[in-house]
Amino acid sequence: MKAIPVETSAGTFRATFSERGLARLNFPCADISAPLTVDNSSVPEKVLVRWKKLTQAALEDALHGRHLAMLPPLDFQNGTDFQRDVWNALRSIPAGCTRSYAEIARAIGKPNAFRAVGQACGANPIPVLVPCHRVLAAHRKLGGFSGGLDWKKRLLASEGVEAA
DNA sequence: AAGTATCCATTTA
DNA sequence: TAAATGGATACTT
Repeated sequence: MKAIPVETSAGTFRATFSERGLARLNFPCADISAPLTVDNSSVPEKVLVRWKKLTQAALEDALHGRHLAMLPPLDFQNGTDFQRDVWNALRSIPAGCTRSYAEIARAIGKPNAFRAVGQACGANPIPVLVPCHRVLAAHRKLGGFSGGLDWKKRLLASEGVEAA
């Protein structure tokens, strides 16, 4: 299976599609290609192209700080149940808004699971589209980012969010 | 500002 | 199946 390059104004992302949708997305400079074992051989090329197109559009929207109107199907099959909940909660964060790990934890019904939430965010295979960058620590502290704090700051800035 | 406590999920034995 | 480790934390001093 092969990662599909997705051209955006911020660079070329690389998307990995499974038969169910977008399974992995990494940043242009992300050297670590996910050794994700997925099979997209059953997916018609037309569909793959469509998904790529949707991914590209979504990325552009995200890079412009806009709400993601249309997303390609996201394949969270790799993640655990809990991670799925977390990522789903992350998706509900409005653009230009930031949320704390504790808030996310509360949102999934486990107020004290904020650390686990952080872990789940770190394990998020689809940055940007799943707004893990909008999640900050308490008191608007920066925290970290899998793709590098550089990207997190950039993404937040594009949404008009000023982080310390 | 720094240190400590706490808690869940994940990973490893 | 159980125990140990880690973490993009939170809270207290």
